[in-house]
Amino acid sequence: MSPTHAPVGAARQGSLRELNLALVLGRIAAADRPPSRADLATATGLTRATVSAVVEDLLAGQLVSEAEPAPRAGAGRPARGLVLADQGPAGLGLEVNVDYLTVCVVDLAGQVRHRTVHRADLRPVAPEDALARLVDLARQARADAARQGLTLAGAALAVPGLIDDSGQVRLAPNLGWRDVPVPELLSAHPPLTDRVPDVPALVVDNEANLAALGELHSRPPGPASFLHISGEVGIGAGIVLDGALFRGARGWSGEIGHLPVHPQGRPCRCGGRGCLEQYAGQEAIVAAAGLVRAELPADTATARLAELAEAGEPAALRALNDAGTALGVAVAGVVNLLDLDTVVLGGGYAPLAPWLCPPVLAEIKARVLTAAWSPVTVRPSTLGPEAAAVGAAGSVVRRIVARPAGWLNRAG
Amino acid sequence: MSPTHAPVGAARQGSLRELNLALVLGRIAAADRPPSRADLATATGLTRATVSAVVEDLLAGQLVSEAEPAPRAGAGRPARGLVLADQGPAGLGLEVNVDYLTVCVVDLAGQVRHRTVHRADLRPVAPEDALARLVDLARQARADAARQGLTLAGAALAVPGLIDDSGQVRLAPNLGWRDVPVPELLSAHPPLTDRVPDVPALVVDNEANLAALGELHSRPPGPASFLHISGEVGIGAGIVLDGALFRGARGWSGEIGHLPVHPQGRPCRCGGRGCLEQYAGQEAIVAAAGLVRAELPADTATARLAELAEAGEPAALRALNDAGTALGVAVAGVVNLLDLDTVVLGGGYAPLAPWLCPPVLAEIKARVLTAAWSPVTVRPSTLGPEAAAVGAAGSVVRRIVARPAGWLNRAG
DNA sequence: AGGTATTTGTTCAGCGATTGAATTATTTGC
DNA sequence: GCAAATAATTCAATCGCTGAACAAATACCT
Repeated sequence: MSPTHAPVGAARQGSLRELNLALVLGRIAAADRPPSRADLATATGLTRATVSAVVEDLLAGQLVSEAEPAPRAGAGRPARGLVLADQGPAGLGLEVNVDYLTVCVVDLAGQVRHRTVHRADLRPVAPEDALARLVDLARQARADAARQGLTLAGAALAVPGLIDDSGQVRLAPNLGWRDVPVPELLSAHPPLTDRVPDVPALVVDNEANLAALGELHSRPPGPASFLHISGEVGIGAGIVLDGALFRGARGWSGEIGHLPVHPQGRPCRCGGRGCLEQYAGQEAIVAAAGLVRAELPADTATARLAELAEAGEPAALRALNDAGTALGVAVAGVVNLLDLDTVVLGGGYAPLAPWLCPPVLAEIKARVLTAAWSPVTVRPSTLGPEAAAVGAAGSVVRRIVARPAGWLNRAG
Repeated sequence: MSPTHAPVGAARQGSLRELNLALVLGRIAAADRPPSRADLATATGLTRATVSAVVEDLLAGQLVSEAEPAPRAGAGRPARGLVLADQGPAGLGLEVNVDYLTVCVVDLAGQVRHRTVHRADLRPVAPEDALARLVDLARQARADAARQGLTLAGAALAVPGLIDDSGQVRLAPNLGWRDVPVPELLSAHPPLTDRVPDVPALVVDNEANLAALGELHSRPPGPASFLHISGEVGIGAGIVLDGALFRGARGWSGEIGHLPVHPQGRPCRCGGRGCLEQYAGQEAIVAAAGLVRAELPADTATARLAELAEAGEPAALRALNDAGTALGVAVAGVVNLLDLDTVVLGGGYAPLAPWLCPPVLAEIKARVLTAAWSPVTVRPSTLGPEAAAVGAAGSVVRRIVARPAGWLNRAG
């Protein structure tokens, strides 16, 4: 879990510089062309003198570098464009999932500079062994990052389950984990990242949350508020509000899989009845399509479904349509409640989006009061299956961009 | 609608003072005993010198005043306690509802210093006439406030309907309003409040949202995140996350009344089927209890229901239990999605809470995955029926507390 | 009663960061 | 080759916080 925005504290002299460092760096990160110092001055309202001073700090700290000036028409001294540095701090993203481990490194600009996927069925593997393998991959990633001039400033780990404030995995049903003290187990190994003030060494978070963050920071930038749905065996949602992930009182938000869509319907392992998961979960779709899931590795089930649907197989089409309708009922409720205008289908849903989107949209049209005034977009995720790991790594670098003072003031 | 938190901009010299004014004033507002300057210094991390300077500004601006020192054991110069001023700025709260108009004035400390309720059936009244009556009441309120040394710094109007960014009422079904340009109609009258920088002259917002804000700022302070449900003819929810109202992309969040609880159930006027409103709306409960709503003024229907339930009337008890179950299905979904730990039943639900809470809690227990680890509280609102107007006025003064520089820098 | 310890609040020199104007740097257009 | 234009830097002035010394007001002790 991660703290929210700037913790409000005493504003001292140095706070000014901290704020302006973040302001200027944020502008550089958000710009679609390398801005000059003068551009930044007009954009931020600071004077050019201040911007120069701030940029000098950022350059010295390897957070930005000067790029070739964009050719400009007209007279005048040419501007020197500023871009996020491709050396300096980077984020380490980790993911443990049912049938793979992923490690990746993302730089300040959001580029994936290293990626490893290790395919294996992790269910029979003990948590500490799975984490040990992950540490191995991470160590290689760190070495590769160092070769590229990158320093790992922090790490985030995505797990498909419920994580509490301390980073302990309370329950990851599909992985078979229960009460796994991940930070403790990882601290038995030598540290994976350098110590940077204001950047936690390790954040453990829900896979759906981090995938949503990945989507949020993907290029081109999308809306600041949306619902990202990860349809795997369970169905998780990441809720992004005003450019920030909403985690709920204890970090357990997004349990969309247990929204009731048929209140007196099939019993669910959660104890309720008629939960969405029973109608739009991967197992439910596969079963409805007449496939035998046991015969398929988990990661090919959706691919197979997409093939069948592509071929026009009636059972598959019906199964997807029914799942989409159930999903639409739940999503309509969420949209009514939160007034979101964008829904992203991610994880296992992404490749099935062509068949899921229409029934989802139909339910939204029918059930959302305000849809008449402003339409709701439903689209597949642009990131691949490793969205969660990329989002995890991205969350680290976003934190540095949001609060560069910590990195700049680090020892050394 | 209102802007979100502190708009991130250039941090200039004066920003420091603005931040510290807000920091210190916020501490004074949040303290349960009048703090001394020295208390504030240790609490905020500022030096006593700075706190003194900041407090001097606040005193000069009539935002705080010195109270009798709390008797303290031990040696030392006695402290002078600081409290929010009972003179100075105040907020004007307005509400238009189906069968009444309300106007109230709330001071910085959150005390209601003036309140008028004008009972009348507003449905047959044209919007401009209803607003004209409201302006009349507001003018009296302003005069009364002035007599008490209060200056109205801004106003907020609660309307049971959908309001867009510009303050226009797009649709208020129970009032019969559609596309009513409230700010424009009100600007035809002389201004109701003084002009204060950073405080909008008039905010128009949904009644459920403002009632939730009222609950948020009621004493004693409750949790920072909760769901406030206003059960009137329609069912609206105010979502408070981390001490801030969540309004959604266009300010239309909280339409909980149209969450599906029986997806193939009764058709609803929204076009969907099986919406919560059809099972737990006031009309549905009254009908299920065997009462004829037409014979009852709207504001006595719930009172009558409570009487019958109190007397043990089986039809009333059954109706309330069924409504509570439907409400529980919807609330369980919301709690799963947002991971909230508190649900407040407000509006017409408050007096019925003794009969509604048990079935709501039962559904939550059955359906919320995480309820086993940490229980969810369901309780009635502590505010009376005018919660929305009080919340509206409170939102004005909270804004001044959060951003005192605007008030201090006002002309004059 | 008087002195001392203790806590509160204020005063003031010092300092860091921003400002605004002047200055330097570098290019285009005539 | 020179003027105009735009970019970036330099520097005195100013604003607001800090830290320490100081003044104020009370309780406790003898």
